[in-house]
Amino acid sequence: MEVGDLSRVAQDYLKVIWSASEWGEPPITTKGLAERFSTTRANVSETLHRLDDQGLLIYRPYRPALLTPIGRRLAIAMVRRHRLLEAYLARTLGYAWNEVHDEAERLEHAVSELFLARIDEVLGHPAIDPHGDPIPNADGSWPQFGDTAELSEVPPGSYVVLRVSDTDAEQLLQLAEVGMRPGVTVTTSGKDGAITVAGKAVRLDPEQLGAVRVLV
Amino acid sequence: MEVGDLSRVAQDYLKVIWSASEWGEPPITTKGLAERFSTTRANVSETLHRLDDQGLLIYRPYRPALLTPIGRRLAIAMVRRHRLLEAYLARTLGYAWNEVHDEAERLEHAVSELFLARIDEVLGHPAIDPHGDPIPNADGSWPQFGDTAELSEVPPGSYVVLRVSDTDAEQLLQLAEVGMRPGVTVTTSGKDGAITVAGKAVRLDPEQLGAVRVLV
DNA sequence: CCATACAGTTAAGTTAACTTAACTTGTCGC
DNA sequence: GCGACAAGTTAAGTTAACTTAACTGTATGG
Repeated sequence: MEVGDLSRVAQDYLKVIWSASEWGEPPITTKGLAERFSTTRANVSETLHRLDDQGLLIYRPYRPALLTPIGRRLAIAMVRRHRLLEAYLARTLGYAWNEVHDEAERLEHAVSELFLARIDEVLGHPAIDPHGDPIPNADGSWPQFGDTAELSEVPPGSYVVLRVSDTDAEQLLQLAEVGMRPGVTVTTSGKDGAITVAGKAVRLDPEQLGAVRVLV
Repeated sequence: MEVGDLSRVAQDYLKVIWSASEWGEPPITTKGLAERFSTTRANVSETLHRLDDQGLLIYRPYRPALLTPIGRRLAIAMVRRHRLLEAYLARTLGYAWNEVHDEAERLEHAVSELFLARIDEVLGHPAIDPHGDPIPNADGSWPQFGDTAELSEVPPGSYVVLRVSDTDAEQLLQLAEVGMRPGVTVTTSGKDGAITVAGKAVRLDPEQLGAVRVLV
């Protein structure tokens, strides 16, 4: 089974369910999926039943959905598509850091494996996307990095930003405006969200701090 | 109304119905659409009713479908998408002449207007795609060329190839193999499909000759 | 001018995906 | 330990898109 055999909706669900737990968070809820896809909880519930029937995940009412090995493999293939496309859009078509996500969400359902192979080659097999998220290899394996932690839970000190979450476009734009992007150095004071980003003093709320992962 | 508001199926129908008459051929039939989309005549019939209801075309049973002004505008927007994408794939991603069509058919439903604007700029606002088909401008107007005719209906002599039809992938590959592509010079003898392409003698059947348009 | 072949249509049924409405479950504060 | 409320589910209905089966129009050759 390949991602091309899945419906657009199935592709979206697998990617989002997998991504929700990428950094150790608890499994995404029915409500969370409904918000993510701007639909009703009822619709999510029914769709999860269908995906269970298709063997992509295990879903028992009132339990969180759990990806099967097949579901996980396909989810990671979707994540690879998304992140490779983000990298391509930023590098070759001049997309701004906060514009790549939406376009990648459109293209990830459409491009062929040939297209992916070509852009992977043009980019020189990149290991991370513009937000710092690792790009899985074609065989599902992962590039290796040091350990990371959320900026919200790290002791005061200086850190190198590795990753900025791209799930909330609004938030991403705010973070981009204060210069927060992979590679910059930030210093946390521990006091109330006051930090310096590339030398400039800024203040971030806890949610914004949680969207930034740094090397520890 | 924009192309993004249409279903994928509606986008396909408008593009194909419009394209069928691009070079003066009669309107495409129900059967023709069914073959083009690998579906049943029944399905085509029902879909045409739906598109009529949506005001995209006029459809009366046993009459050919006729695009409304709105339908035509959207059809041309889809043609622009398709051909711009073909040009982009060939020029920047090393797609072979006969590979671009299939990938463009996937992408044309997915890319945003921003994406189109960017690739149009990268390509320097091209007037033709890799098969020699004209690319409509964003406002629906057309680049100007000299008159063309099918190679099958032209008197013996030498001509410059302007366009090679891409609707049949198999045929396109055959024509590519004998060196038939936009820009080359061909000489017809009038005898039985015997012609020279860029100096080399080859023989083409009438259907193949009909797929090639030359400057007259 | 009419029988017939085939193009075209209608009808009925299916599936994925969605909605709204009504119901159930689970958990948290007291 | 229980009541209330949020989360979750089920049910019923809708729509686009598809299929198969059966029927209808139409154009053409004899």
